[in-house]
Amino acid sequence: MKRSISPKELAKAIGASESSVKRWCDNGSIVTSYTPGGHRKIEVNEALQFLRKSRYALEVPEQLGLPGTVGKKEWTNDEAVAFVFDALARQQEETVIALVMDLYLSGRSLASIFDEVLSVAFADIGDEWECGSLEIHKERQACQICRRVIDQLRQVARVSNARFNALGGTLSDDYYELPTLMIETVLRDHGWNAMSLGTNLPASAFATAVEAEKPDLVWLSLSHVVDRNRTVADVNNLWDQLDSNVPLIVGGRALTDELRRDIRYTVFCDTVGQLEDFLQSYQRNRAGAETNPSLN
Amino acid sequence: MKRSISPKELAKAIGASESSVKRWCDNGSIVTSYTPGGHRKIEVNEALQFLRKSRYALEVPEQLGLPGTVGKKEWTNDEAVAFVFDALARQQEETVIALVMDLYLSGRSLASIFDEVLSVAFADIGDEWECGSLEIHKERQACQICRRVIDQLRQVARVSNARFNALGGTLSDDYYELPTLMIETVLRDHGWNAMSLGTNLPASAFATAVEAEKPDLVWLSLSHVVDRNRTVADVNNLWDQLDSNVPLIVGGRALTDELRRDIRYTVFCDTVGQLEDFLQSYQRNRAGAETNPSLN
DNA sequence: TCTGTAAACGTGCAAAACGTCCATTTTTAT
DNA sequence: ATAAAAATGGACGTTTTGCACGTTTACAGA
Repeated sequence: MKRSISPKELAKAIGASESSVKRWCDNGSIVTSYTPGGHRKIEVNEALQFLRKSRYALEVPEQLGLPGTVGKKEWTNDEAVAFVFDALARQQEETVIALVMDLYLSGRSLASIFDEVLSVAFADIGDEWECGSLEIHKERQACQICRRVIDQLRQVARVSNARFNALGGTLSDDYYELPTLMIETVLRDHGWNAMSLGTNLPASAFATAVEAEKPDLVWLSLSHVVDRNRTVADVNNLWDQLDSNVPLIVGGRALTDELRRDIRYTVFCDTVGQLEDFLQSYQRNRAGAETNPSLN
Repeated sequence: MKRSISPKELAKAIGASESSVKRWCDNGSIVTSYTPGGHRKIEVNEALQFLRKSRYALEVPEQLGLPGTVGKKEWTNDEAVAFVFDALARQQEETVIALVMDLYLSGRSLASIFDEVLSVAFADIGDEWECGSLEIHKERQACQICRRVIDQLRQVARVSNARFNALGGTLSDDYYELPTLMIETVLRDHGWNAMSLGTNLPASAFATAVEAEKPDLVWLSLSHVVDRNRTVADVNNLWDQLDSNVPLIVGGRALTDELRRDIRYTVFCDTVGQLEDFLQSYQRNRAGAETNPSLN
């Protein structure tokens, strides 16, 4: 994927005139950088951000290095889920990426794409496998594809001036990587410098990581719990280790009500949408606290 | 940290042409010093000053102000490994990608990049962890970065008209994903429609996958063997299941000589370079067989 | 010290981007 | 429905940029 483009190229990509693109650059609608000679350079990410806000569609996605089918259709959730399910089942990675980009460029939040489309379609794949109508290797291939789709969004949605650090992952014996990748991506989209430590990470590793990196936020994704007591102990030890102003976010389908009662955490998230809600209120509070320190 | 850079290096860092940078040096936009022979030397400080004035986006920030010299004409393996190791240890993903892309664009094969640079640097990270001088979470983060680097190469190296299918992965209890991803990427680079099934895949899943997809090639990456007897049985069962003209490629650091004696396979690969050699001879033979079917 | 190679130099030129102005279309408000 | 306001797209003379190419400098190994 190209890194930056000229106004003319973006104009061609979205079917607008060069004049308009230049005007949008000048009035701040498109974040632009300049050469010393005054030529505009538009980073592809910024072009996509602009597309999300504007009413324009991506008519020639190839100009930005995206699959040629991006931007051709509007989707309801049900349609999108069915479409992604089908593409996942047939290992059509490009198709999935094109659709997900469609959703992203139409202005949907990453969280809603994850919660309402990608996770649902992937869960449907899992269901089909469990009821025997889909072989396991198809489910695995679908997982690989989802991982790459999330990575693609991670690239596209990155913001530059990350101020706070976050880290997280899954605990021992939990190998489900998609949820933690989604969390990482949403955090980055919200301006955090988030880094997943991956799956199956022993609690001791979390402890040293927190010790060394001093993150401003920690997340734990719990999709599969083998040893209930150990998990409870791990989470609570981590909680004890964290400063009181460092939120510990937990979530995942392994977090039963019963398990929730025994562990300590700052927020529980059933979905990345809830994570997004928390991030918004958290950042509001944090901004307030910073500008009005006396209120503490 | 290097103190000064050449116009070409700055050009690369900001995504402009060398000519333009030289012109900017000459018209005073960039404060420049000169060698006795008249070659321009740009102090990193001055480059940054210039960037502020020009509002030029720094497309490859790592080219300024990091140890080593991205943008130099040619990398020795040792230099590249040291550079990547350092970037991995500091979680500088962009830096790793910049260097790896450099190598790829300079014409090196994916296999040599994997074997001689990325694998070595990552193995060094692992060594540092094992000897206690690097925390485990750093190793995990490095793994995530390597995964994304490989995925990036996978995107760049993809070919359109894949004629043959390949699938592979790791067996149960083996969670090392990087080797199988590298194999997948190299296969795709050689025109195969290769799809990794991921890690920790039960042998039965391989069996059904082979049954359903009828691949033209199968690979197994063995980095970690828990149950030796089961592994031997798994590999041999897979071998028995495959048609005689479907190669079974095995490799990985868990494949001891002693283990190799007990399993059946078409080729053993210590490195992806060997895989590449095999692919070349295989494709030659296959082409010969197809144009001269009577020779079968 | 000599020599070969890779990198940097300068120059010239064609293509691309700039700014500006204005006619036309679309949206908003009365 | 109509007029005012705002946004769009094209035209055009000027400036900037990127590339090609032959020459010169830097550097490393004999």
